[in-house]
Amino acid sequence: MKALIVDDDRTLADVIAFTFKREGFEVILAEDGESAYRRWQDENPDLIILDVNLPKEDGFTVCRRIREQSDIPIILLTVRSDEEDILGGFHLGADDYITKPFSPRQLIARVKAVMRRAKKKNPATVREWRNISLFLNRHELKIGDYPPIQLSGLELRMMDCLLINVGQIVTPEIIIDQVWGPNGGDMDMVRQLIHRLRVKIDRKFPNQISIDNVPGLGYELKSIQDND
Amino acid sequence: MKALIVDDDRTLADVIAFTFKREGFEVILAEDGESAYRRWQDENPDLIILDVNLPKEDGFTVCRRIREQSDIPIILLTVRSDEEDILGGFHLGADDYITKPFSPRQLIARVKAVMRRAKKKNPATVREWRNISLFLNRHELKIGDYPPIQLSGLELRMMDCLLINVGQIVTPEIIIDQVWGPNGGDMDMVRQLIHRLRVKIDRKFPNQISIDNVPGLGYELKSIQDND
DNA sequence: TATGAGTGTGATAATCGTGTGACAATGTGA
DNA sequence: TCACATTGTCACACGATTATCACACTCATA
Repeated sequence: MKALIVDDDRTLADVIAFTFKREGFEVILAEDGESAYRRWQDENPDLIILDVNLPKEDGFTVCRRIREQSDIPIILLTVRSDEEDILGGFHLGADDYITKPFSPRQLIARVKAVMRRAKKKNPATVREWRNISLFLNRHELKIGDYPPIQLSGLELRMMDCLLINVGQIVTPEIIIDQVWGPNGGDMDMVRQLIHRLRVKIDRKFPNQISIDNVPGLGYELKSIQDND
Repeated sequence: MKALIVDDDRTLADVIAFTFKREGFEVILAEDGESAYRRWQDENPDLIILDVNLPKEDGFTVCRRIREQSDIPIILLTVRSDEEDILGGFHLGADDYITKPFSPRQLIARVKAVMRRAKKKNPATVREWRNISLFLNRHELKIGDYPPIQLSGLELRMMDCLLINVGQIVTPEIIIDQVWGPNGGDMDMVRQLIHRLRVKIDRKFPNQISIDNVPGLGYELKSIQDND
């Protein structure tokens, strides 16, 4: 793991570098906006700690320029807690900010949180089809402009399974495999789960979507407007 | 303007005192931790220059004790090698640090910067979201126009954690990591801490914010006005 | 009409996650 | 030392989730 630390206060930069090294990071340093940009291109780090007040080119500009080309996690350091600055920073794509002064614990905690979030960004966290959105990370199903409803773990996976295979008939075998795993689950449970889903969804979203049964084959998710 | 200078190196203290007097400060001197604390209480200075290595009670302890009762700007003097010390100092609430050796010009520059910041009502250590303000240095939580309430160390970090990740669900793992550190903490403690926070907050601020549980996932901080 | 496989639905039990209170251990200041 | 706040540990209740069972219904077919 490589971290690029950008701060013109040499002592503070050293301190941060020390903390990062202790956590097992490889550290690259830069002291102004321009060199920060160059170092980023050359070294391809996994994380950037970026002071806002920098010579030559300020942190916001650097943040924006880098963000235009990469999803790398960026944490801003700022002395001002003016909400505008912080919000501005977020708007420019920063993943988090820390106001000086801060403790090593804080810094590391933020870094970990940001890295964790970044890692989880890759696998899709929301599955969409027509006006249906399934938020996998918060177990929520949202249809149109209706309020989202909470799904349990199994319900979520069932819904996901139906959405992935939308437009085709999903056999009980596939459902069991995707919801319960290789050697768990049962036709009875599938029926129950389907039933609970139907109740939950129809109660909240009357006449929006339906889970149809095809006798002898399996189930299929449909949008009510469907005429096919 | 009164400055309290705490250093057991008499020569250095005199040099600093001279520099401050030239800038129009009234100067008070102390040579060890205990007398520093007493002088602070008696004289009520506007700024403290505090050496870390002191007889009787070290600078960190003095810093923490004073910080518990006041927002007065504190600048720490450390030797360059103690990188841990610097961050530790920040953690204890110091506003800035200077590494020895330093020039009078440096010192004055830092002092001015710190005073400027202090005038902006101590902006460095407040986390805000909507009508919620968390004062990290005094362990206070303030919501809307209600009076602030005191939080313990763990409560503060938990609240901080929830605020940092506001809008997302925070898993117990993240909470444990941020509140207790890498290898401490327990699901039971998380539940307890959440419970204590809820009791404390709901008793003082009925119907303002809530800490919601999402079964199987974690917790999420919400403002009551939320309708999402 | 009777039969039986496939399916929908409700009731119920087992399990798990969570909230809450009580209390012990620990730290801190008087 | 004591009193007090903070923190850790445990036990238990309660509700949500999940598994299991019973039974009714549909519909093709004999």
